[in-house]
Amino acid sequence: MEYKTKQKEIIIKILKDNNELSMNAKEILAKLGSSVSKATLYRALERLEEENKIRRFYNEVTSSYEYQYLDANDKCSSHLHLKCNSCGKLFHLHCEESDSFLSHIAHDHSFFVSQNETMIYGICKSCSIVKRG
Amino acid sequence: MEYKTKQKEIIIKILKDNNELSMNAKEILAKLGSSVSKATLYRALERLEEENKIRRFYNEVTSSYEYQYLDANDKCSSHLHLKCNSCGKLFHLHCEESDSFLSHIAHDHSFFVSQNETMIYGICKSCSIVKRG
DNA sequence: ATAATTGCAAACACTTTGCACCTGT
DNA sequence: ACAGGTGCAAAGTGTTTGCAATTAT
Repeated sequence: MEYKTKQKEIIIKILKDNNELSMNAKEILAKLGSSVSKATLYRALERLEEENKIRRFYNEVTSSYEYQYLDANDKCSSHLHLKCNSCGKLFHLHCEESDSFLSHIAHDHSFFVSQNETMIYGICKSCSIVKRG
Repeated sequence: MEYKTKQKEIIIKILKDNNELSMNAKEILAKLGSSVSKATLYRALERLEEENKIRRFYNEVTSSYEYQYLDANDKCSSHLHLKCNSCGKLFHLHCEESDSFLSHIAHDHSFFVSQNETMIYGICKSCSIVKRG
């Protein structure tokens, strides 16, 4: 049976409050201050991933795993996500075009995409504006 | 100026010969036998990536970087790739649907996908058949 | 001759783990 | 009481680096 502890509550709150972001352990730790240790954080994240409350993926830009809060209501497991390489923001892609693209890959290329394991990298609108000046 | 050494030649040959695969350093090292050291391999891979002869991406399944030979004729930088989570095979996606999906993301979501940094994970045809029995 | 490359071992960064102590039920 | 959780420090993993020796030009 799982115990409810204040460490776990703080961790899930931070992830929830920042669900438009995805953060690596260091960043989460910074937000945690000294209330939770590194070991506990990693163990909690592992657990949360097993419970499908968060998703872990490796970000090559930061050379670390990042953790994304999965909103159950938003059905994050069944759509693709866009991750901005510049600001780190995460965008949820629910649209017909995405669905039809994936069925095209399934039908015509016989490849079955795992949306949960795929992350589309690039540059978001505001970052592209900043870059242009 | 860059010197031509037998170590580099062996490394690029192995990558070329296995271009339908992507391998991590350990796997490449295994194929190299004792002819090239780990340090030299990593340095060569870094260099080859700068020269756009190979592409590096992190594979979460093996928790390591994998290296993909980029066929210059195939213009790998300008199309998406599909990576099978089961057999590790890599598929090149050149099709209209991919292009129109990416322009949809650019126009309607104002997000500019970096094809070079994105990998689409899933299960390929033959692996899905095996799985079903 | 000399600039580039190599191999070794040590250093690194991030993540995971063993263990004694603490906390929730 | 005791199963589960925590924090520390140590270990683990893949990757990178400093340096002296070696090789290509």
